[in-house]
Amino acid sequence: MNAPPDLHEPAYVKGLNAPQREAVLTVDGPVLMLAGAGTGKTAALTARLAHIIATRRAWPSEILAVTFTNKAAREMRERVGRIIGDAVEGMPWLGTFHAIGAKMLRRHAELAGLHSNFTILDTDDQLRLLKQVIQLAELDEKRWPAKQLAGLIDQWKNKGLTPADVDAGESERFANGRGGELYGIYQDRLKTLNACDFGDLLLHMLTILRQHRDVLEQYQQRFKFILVDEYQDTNSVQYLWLRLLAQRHKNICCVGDDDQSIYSWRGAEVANILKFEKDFPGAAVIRLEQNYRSTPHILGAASGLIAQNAGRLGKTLWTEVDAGERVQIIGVWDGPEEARRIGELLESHQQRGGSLDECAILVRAQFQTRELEDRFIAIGMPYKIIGGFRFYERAEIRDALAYLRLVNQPADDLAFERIVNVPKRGLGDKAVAKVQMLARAEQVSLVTSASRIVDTDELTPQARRSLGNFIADLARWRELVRDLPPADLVRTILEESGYTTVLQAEKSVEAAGRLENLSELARAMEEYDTLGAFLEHVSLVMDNDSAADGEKVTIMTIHAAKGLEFDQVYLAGWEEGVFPSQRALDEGGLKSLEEERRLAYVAITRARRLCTILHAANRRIYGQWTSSIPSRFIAELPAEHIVEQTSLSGGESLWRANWSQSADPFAHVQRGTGRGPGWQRAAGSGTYSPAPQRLVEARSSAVSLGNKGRSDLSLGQRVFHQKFGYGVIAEIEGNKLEIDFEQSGRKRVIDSFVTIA
DNA sequence: GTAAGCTCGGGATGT
DNA sequence: CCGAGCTTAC
Repeated sequence: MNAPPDLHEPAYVKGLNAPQREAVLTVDGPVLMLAGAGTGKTAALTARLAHIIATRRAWPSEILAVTFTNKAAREMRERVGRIIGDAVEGMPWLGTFHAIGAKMLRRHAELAGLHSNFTILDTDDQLRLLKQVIQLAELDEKRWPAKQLAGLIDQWKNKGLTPADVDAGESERFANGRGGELYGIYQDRLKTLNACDFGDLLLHMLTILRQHRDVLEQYQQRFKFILVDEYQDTNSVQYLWLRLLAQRHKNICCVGDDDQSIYSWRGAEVANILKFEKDFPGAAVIRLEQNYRSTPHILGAASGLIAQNAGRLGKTLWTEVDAGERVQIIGVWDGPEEARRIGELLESHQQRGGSLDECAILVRAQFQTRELEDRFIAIGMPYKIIGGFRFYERAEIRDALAYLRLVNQPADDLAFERIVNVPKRGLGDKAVAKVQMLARAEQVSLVTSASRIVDTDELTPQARRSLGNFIADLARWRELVRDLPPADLVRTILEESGYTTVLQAEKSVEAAGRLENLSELARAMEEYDTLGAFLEHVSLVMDNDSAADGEKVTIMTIHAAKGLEFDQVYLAGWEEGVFPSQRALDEGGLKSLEEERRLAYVAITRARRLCTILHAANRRIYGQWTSSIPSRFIAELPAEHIVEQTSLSGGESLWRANWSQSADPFAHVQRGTGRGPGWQRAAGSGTYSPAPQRLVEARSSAVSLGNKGRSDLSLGQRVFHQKFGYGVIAEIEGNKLEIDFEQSGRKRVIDSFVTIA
C-alpha cells in the first residue's frame, strides 16, 4: 500500500512509512495498532495526535491519552509538544492511568466517600494499615501475612471487584474465608483516613462511572478521541474504564504488541488486545512491521523464537538493513566465568573505541546481578544497576514525605504514626497507644486526639511536653504552607524537627547519603508551586533518574529493559530453571512458558547491532552448586541467525559431563565484597552538634475546644482511671474532667479514659 | 532502645 | 548462602 505522494501533506506525516501513515490518518472509529518492537510506534502515535488537533477534530483538552509509566507519559508529552507546540499544554488528559484516575477522582471524591484532598498511600503505608486490620480481626499475623492480603486486594482491584463483589470462593483465599470481610474493613479504614491506594484510583473511578450516569456522560462527551499505549498491558479495570469512556464517540486507538505482553503476573490481560476487534466492531487493524532498530539476524532470531507461541495476532518484523552479525551464543563453565566473559567482551569493545553507554546486560532475575557486580568491581568496570532500591522507598524520603503529608492533611494518621517519634522525641509505644486509644474512642484523627491529650495528665510529663511541642510544630508548619514554597517548607521542617541534626550527628556513610538524598528531595521540590501539587506528583511518580556521570554499562532485568534499546546487548543465564525460570516451569503451565518466551523475545529485540546470549553449565543457586542445561529458547533460535562459541575453559561438551558437585570447584575464585555504587559514597562531613532543645511549653490547642463531653458523667461521681485509680469528678469542661484521685491527687483527664466506678 | 540471634524464604515491578 | 524481619536479651 503505497500512498500516492500528496504535495499538500502535512509535515507530521513526512518520513512515515505507509502503515504508519495509515495509523495516523485513520482517525474516525476504533483502531488497533499492532506495533512490533522498534517499528516507530511513538512517531506514529504522536503524529496521530497532531493530525487530530490540526484537522480540528478535537481540542487538545478533548483527547484522552493514557500510558502506563510516567516515563512514557513524559516522552509522549515532549514529542507531541515538538509537533504541536504549546498546544500540548492544553492536554490535561495526557498521563498515566493512575494520574488520570487521581485527577478525575479528586473532582468526584465525594461520590466515593472521600474529600478531594485525599492522600494516596504508598505500599508501605498500605501494609501497615493492613497489619492493623489483621490484628483488629484477631488473626495471627504470622499465619496470615499482610503482604499476602495486600496482594489479593490488589488482584481484586485489578479485576474491578469491590468488597461486595468478592464471592465466597475468592474470599476463601485468605484467613479461612474472611478475605472479603477484611478487604471491606480495609476500605472503611481508608475512607476514614481520607486515603486511597493505587488500585482505588482506578476502581473508585470505575464505580463512579458505573453508578453516576451524569458523570459518565460528561466524560464520554468530553473525550472525543482516546489513545492507549501498551494496550497489551491493560488489566481488567483499565479495560472496563476504557470501554465505558469510548462508548459514545468510539474513537479509540489502542497501540500494543501482544508479543511483548510480559506483565500477566501483575494483572495484565493479553486477552484485552486479542479481543479488541470483538469489543469494537469494525475496528481497523494496522500492523507496523518494518523495524528500524535491529539487524536482520537479530530480528530473524527473535521472530523464529516467538513463532513458537500459539494464539498470536501475528506480525513479521522486517528491515531494510542487510548487514550485521549473527546472534552469538556462548557456553561457559559456571556463573563466575560468565561474568568474566562479559567483562572481557566489554573491555575489548572499549578498546575498539566503543562506549559502555551503548551496552546493557539483561538478566531474568535480580539475583543474577550479584555475580556481575562482584566481577566488575574486581576489574574496575564501571556499571550501574537499574532497579532495586528506588529513591522514594528510602526511609528518610518517606519520613520527609510523611511530615509533608501530615502538614497537608492532618487526618493522615499513617503519616502521624510514622513520624511521631522520628527523630526520637521520647514518644514511645505507650504514649502513642494512648493517643490511638483516644482517637478510636472519640472517632477523631490522631493529630486531633494528640492535641486533646496534651491538655490533660494522661501522659508522663515529658511525653506530654514532647507531644505538645510536636503538635505546636505541626500547627506552625501548617501556617507556613501558604507563604513558603514547598522546597523551603521541607527544609524548614527537616531543620526544625531535628531530623537533619540527628543525621548530622551520626557521622556514618549512610547518614551522609541520607542527608544528600534529602537535599535532593528539596531540590526536586523547587519545581512545584504548591505542596499539594508536589505531593500529588510524588505519590504517582516513583522514578528517579540519577545523574549519569561517566560511561557505564547498564545491568538490569529484562522487564526493566522493555521499551529501551542498546547497540550491544548481553543476555546472561539462559539456562533451564533460570530462564525460563523454575517457577514458570513448575506452575502456570504453557501460558507461563509462553510469557517467558515473550520475555526472551523482548530481550533479544532490545539489541540494535549485537546480541550475545550466554549460558553456564554450573551455577550456584542458594549456595548450592547445580548443573544446568541450556535454555530451550536457545534451541528455538533459527540456526541461520546464530553462531555458537565455546569458551576457553568450558564448552558445550562440558555441560554434559556429570561432575562431582561435592566440592566448590571455584572456591579459589576471588569474589568482590563491594555492594555497588550506592554504598561506595564518600564519607560525609557530618559535624557533631546536639539536637536543639525545644523549650516551647505545651499549650492548649484550639482544636480541643468545643468538644461535647459524655452525658453519663456528672460532678461528684466516682470514676475509675487505668493509670490514676479511683477518684471523684470535681469539674467538667466539655470532654475534659478534673478529678480528685484518691492516690494521685487532682488531675486533668479526658472522659473517654474513665469508667464509672 | 539497641544488638545479637533466629527463622524463613528466595520472579519480575509500576502506580 | 544471604538478607530481611522479628524475638529475646541486655
